[in-house]
Amino acid sequence: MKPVIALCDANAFYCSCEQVFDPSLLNRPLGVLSNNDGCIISRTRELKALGVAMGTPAFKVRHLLERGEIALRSSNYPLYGDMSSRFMSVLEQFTPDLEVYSIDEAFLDLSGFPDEQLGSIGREMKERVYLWTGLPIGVGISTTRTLAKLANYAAKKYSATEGVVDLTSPVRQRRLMEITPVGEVWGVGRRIGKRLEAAGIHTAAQLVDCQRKWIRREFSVVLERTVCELQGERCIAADDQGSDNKHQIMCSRSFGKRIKTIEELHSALACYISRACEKLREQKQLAREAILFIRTDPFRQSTWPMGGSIRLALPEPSADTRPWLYLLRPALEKLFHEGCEYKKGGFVLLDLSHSQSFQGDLLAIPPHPEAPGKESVMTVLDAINHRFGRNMLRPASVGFEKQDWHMNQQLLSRCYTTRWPDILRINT
DNA sequence: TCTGGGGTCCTAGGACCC
DNA sequence: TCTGGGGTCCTAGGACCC
Repeated sequence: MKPVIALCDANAFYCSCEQVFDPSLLNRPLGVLSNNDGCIISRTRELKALGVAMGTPAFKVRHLLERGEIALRSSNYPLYGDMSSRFMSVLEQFTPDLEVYSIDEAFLDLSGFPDEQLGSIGREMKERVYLWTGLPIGVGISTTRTLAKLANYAAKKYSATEGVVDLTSPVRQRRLMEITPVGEVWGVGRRIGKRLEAAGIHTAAQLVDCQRKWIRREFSVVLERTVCELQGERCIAADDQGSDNKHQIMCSRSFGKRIKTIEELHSALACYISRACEKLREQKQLAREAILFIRTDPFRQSTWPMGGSIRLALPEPSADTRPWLYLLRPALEKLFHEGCEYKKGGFVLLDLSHSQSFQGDLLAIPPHPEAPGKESVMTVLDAINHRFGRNMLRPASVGFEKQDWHMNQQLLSRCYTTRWPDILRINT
């Protein structure tokens, strides 16, 4: 049976979510900002048309905002996360074999459907998602993930496709590759793109014609796999079922203002440690090592960028927040330099293992409190926070809610779907 | 004044072992 | 005095993705 894969993704996902609940934003140049209202990470077609690039710092478009020519929103992840799960549950009606690849896209296995139906299935997906969630999406269908990505690119780029492209036919694949710049291929980033251009490879068609051995020698096995995929051979497999556990868990943020004291740093990083460990427990994993880092503002010319990281380790794997908090203060005392203004910090958990395969210290007396079968303080803390809201209960070192190292979010929309007071009222 | 956050995979090179 | 080949594990750094 010929394998068939569809890639469905939402157009300008964060912007579309904002537009669903605020129709005054429809057909307008709209951008959604990164954390801390730093730069633009999602743009509507109208904003792109004004020449505003992805990643443009917010201050560079402030004049357009003030003149009312564009609209901006802070990123509202509770809203986007909820809209994402609605989107995915509509897609699940078409096949149970669905891999959520990111917040706004999913790969679907459509193997077994007759070729002539693929286009109409794609159109039905698009219509149903729009009808049920209000999100506009694009659908690309082909035989490998890289080709499905390419089909999806065409669905977005060429309006005549009406957002759905069936790229299972080799003839159509070839025609599209001939007019697609090599940098648009999934897996070819900026660096590799430049090197390919320098070697005279400008289109996807020229890339697919390359000798695999040559690609491997001159570039890497990673790019070789991309070429195989373009040639119709599946090399990038679906993630194994149940192995969606991460290999590292990170929590890092830019601070709302520059931090000069070790006390403020301590409070901010305690918050990140707390969040990272929560994520760890959600995944039912344990960690034995971690990295803590702080950094000054790399964009300030007047001071040399400063910072540092330190590796921390526990005697045995744990999902408890507290041991890391004990290590925080001494670690910060090593990293912190008086007189530096810190702009960002973070905490990364490494060396993760599954909590079911926990191996305690044979000689430890008494037994480890996190050993299987023990109800820990952390379980209770998570349960209370789950019921009453994040950070309702938190380590004292995190401090109180309103501290000015927290993110700037001046243009935040409401949590229309996840907070009772924010739900829209319709007056008739 | 103002420039995101969270991941993955691969490779090269060093240390060490037999 | 001369000197090999094969392997593992770890880490840092580079590249990519959304």
